Amino acid sequence: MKQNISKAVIKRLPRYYRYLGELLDAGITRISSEELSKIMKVTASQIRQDLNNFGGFGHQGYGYNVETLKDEISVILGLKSPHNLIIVGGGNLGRAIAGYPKFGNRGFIVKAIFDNDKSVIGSRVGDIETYSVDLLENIVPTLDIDIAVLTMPKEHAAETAERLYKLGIKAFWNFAHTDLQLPGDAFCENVHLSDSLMQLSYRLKNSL
Amino acid sequence: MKQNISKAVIKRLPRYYRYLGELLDAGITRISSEELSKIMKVTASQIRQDLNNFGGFGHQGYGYNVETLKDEISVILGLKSPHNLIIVGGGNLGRAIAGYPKFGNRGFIVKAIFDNDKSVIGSRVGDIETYSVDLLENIVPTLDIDIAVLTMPKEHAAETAERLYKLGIKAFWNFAHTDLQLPGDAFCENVHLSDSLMQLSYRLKNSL
DNA sequence: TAGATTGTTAATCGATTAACAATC
DNA sequence: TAGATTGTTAATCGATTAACAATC
Repeated sequence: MKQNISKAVIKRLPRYYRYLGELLDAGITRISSEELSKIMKVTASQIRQDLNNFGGFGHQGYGYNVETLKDEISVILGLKSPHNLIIVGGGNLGRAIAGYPKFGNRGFIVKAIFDNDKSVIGSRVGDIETYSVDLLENIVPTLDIDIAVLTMPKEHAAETAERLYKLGIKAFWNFAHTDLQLPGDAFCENVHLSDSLMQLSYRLKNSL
Repeated sequence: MKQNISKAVIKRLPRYYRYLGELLDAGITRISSEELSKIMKVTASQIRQDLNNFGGFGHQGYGYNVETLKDEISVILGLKSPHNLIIVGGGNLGRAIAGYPKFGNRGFIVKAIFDNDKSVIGSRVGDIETYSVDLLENIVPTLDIDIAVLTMPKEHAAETAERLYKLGIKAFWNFAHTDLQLPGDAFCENVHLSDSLMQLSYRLKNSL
């Protein structure tokens, strides 16, 4: 397996995973890069190039076994073992994520929600409890947390990320509208919803 | 203004807009591409190239006026006039978006929520009402809607998008976990949350 | 004016696509 | 075997960075 897989390739992997799941559900057991390229509207060349960053999963003259390929991609994406998450920011968005059943199915387990608002502390989403953010240092070390979901207002994001980093959390899923500066061994996936909405606005304006 | 602005450039515009807003709040009135590049961790060259797709907003020997530049970008992004949205899918995510005050401040006005679940029909988020999705054809034409936010389960996304397209909606903000096939004059910005989470999982796995 | 900094052209880098020998 | 399709190298395309003349 090559080093330095480009970010563009990683970004496409979940999409392959999704389409392969749909093919599998539809009872399709094998597929060529050519057929898949038509369904996914990318080039067959790109599919083969992307996959061969990780190994030769195909068979000449046959194509790819759908189930095997999906499984290989799930290994690559680290979906084989579960991940424990906490959500910091118990507002609407945080609670929406906490209550999203699909994540649980894929092995992303929300262990706790934290907030600083007394009106939500103590409430639950399903069986996930909401704690005071003051208790981060007490509770997080007991939960074996991999990933912190940041859904608090941007003003608190940097400080909270730093506290969580000190508790050993290296992976941040950041919904706060700010770019975090993290130490070199930590990393962050940003979901800036308003950036996405503005891109849509741009396209709307320029489509007339 | 050039034609065919690349998608990579458009994607960066909201980030420029955000940083310029922060600079303005901090009382900074002018900035050079060099200074901005240090703050944003991109190259000065890229900033100048990006902006010059839309016009010469800078002044030699001076740099850029922060307020003017922010304003120009808001024009480019189409943020000067308000946009009316509907949300189809009144679950946690849809209600989180409906209740997010920042969008309203930027001129994105949620006019109505639609759902097919009787237990949420009739409820409100702030003063936004939730209607039966059966009433789309009756209500949407009365609201001058620009953008439809799709937060329903993926099974209903394609059919709903088609109904909305027939009602004249061309812009879709899609949170459903599927890729929509839309007519050529319609377009869609996807927010696939689980794709983003899987990328984080990949990085976690490969960071050890 | 002299210094600073843009706008823009040219050079480089990286990602995508095409082509085809290898091989199932 | 013959046909199909991969894995991989080479060619192309597009995006980023560097350089510098123009000019405020």
